[in-house]
Amino acid sequence: MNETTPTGRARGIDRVIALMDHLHRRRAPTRIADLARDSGMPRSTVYELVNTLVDARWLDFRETEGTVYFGPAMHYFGNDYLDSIDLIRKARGEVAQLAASVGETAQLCMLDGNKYLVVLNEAGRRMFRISSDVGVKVPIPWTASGRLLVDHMSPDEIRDFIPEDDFVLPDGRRIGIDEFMGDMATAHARGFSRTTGLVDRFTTCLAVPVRDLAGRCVATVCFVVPAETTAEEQATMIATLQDCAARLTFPA
Amino acid sequence: MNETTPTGRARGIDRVIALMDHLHRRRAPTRIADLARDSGMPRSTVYELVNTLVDARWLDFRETEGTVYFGPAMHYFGNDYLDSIDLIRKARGEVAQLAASVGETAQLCMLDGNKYLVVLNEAGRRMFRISSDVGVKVPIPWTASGRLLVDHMSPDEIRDFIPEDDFVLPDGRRIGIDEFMGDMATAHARGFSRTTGLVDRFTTCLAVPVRDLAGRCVATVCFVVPAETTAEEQATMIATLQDCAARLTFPA
DNA sequence: GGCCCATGTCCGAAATACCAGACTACAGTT
DNA sequence: AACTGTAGTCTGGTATTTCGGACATGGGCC
Repeated sequence: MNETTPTGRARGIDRVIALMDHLHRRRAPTRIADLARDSGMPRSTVYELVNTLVDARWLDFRETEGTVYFGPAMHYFGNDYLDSIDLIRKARGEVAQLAASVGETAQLCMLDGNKYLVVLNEAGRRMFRISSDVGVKVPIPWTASGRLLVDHMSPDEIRDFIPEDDFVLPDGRRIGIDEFMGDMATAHARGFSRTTGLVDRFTTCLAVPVRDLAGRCVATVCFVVPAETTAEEQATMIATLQDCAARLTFPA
Repeated sequence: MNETTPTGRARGIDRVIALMDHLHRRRAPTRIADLARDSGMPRSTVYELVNTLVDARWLDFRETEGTVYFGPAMHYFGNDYLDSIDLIRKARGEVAQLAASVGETAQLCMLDGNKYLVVLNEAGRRMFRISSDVGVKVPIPWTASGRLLVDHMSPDEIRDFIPEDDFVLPDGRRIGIDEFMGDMATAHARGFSRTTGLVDRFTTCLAVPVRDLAGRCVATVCFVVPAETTAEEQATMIATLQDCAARLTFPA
C-alpha cells in the first residue's frame, strides 16, 4: 500500500519469478536453504515452491547433492520461444553451421534495450573455447556487433541512447564517442565490423549485419576468434558471415 | 480438502504452471481470452498473470495480434538447463556438427519415463525437412533409438516397462514383442540401430548408442533420413554417428 | 550417549491474493 | 444511434496462502 502497487499484478507469482531469477543469476545448482537465505524468502515458503516446481519439472532436484536447478520444462519452453521468432528460428541452423564449418565460436546478437545481447551461441572446436552464455548482455561499445546494431542512429541519438558509463571497458580504458562513431561509419561502409582487444586483450570479433527490408540492422552474426588470427583467415570468415547474413536478410 | 491435498505444495503457483503448460501444448501465440476459456481460469486472473509474466519477460505480448507466447526469459532458463547437464552440454556442438556436415537432421535422444524423448534436434539442409520438435515424446517401439535405449532389459522387464499400446504404430500396424526384441539384439550386437517406415512410411532412422562407463545406453545420437538413402550413404552416416558417440561416451 | 548442525515437514494465526462481476473503451454492424 | 462483441481494467469481501517458528530426522563428532 505504501509503495507503488500497480493494479492488475499477480503478486503471488513474484516469489516464483524471484526464485527462478535467483537460480539464473547463480548459474549453478543451489541448495534450498541457500536459496531461501540469499533471496530473503522464508525457508518454508521456498520449500513449498520448490516442491511444486519440481513436480512440474520446472526444476530438477539432485538427490545426491541436495540441490535444485532448472529442469527440462524450461528447455521445452525456451525452445518454443526460439521457434516462435522467425529470424531466430532460421538463424539457429545457420549459426550452428558457421561454428561447425569454421570451427570458431559463432553468435547471433541483437539489441535488448540499450545493451548488446547474445541470443544464440555455438562454441567452436578450440581446446580453450572463447564463448559466452546465451542471454549475456554487455554495453554496446564493447563489441563489434554493437557498432552495426546502432548504425542507423545520429551522433546525438547515440549519445542519448548509450549510457555514459558503457564507454568504459572492463579494464578501465575509455572509448571516445568520436572513435566509436568512426568505427561505426567504417563498419557501415565496409559491410562488416571488426574489433580487437576490447572485452579482453586476446580476442577479435568479426560481425556482419542482418538487415530488415528497410535496411535497418536488426541482428548480427559474428565470430569470436583469437587476436592472432591472420588477415586471410579473417577475410574468409567475413565472407562466410556475409553469405549467412544474406540468407537471413532475404527470407522466403 | 475433499481431494488429496499434498502438504507442502504451493498451490498458488498451479495457475502459472497451468498457463505455461497450456501455451506449450498449443505451441502458438494465443489470445488472452482464449487462454482463460480453454484453461478454465477466471478471465481477470489470467489477465493479472499475463501482466506479471510479461513484465518478467517470461511471456512476450504481441501488440499487433493481441496474443501472448513464451518470452526470452524462458530461453535463458532453458539454456541454463542444457548447460547444467554435462552430456547434453557436450552433445550440443556435436549434434550441430552432425547436421551441418552431413546435411541431414540429427538428434540426441534419451528416455523420459517409459517414453522416447527428443532432447536436441538440428534440422538438416533439405528443402522439405524431416524434423521433430525438441521435447517431443513418442513410444519407444516407434524408433530406432528406442531399441538401443532399453537394450539392457530382459524380455520380462520390457513387457512391464513399455505400455501394451505403445507397440501400435501411428498407422495401426502392431509390432510384435518378439520382433522388437530381435531388433534390439541385432542393434546391440552391431552397435547401431536402423528402422524404416515406422513413424511414417518415408523415413529411415539411424541411431547409435551413447553409453556410460557401466555400458548402459544413456542416450542415442541419430540421423533421420529419407527411406531411399543408399546403403553406402547410410554406412558413412553410421560411422559418423559412431565417432560422435565415442566422443560423448568417454568424456574428459 | 550427548551435542550440534543441516535438511525437511508441519501448524495455524494473520495477511493477502483470487476472482465474480461491474465497468470503460472501442470497433463493427444494422 | 442503438446494439453487439471483444479487449482490458478495477474493486471488495472472503477463501486461500503465507510464513514464523516448533518439530522431526539423521548424520558427524567428541
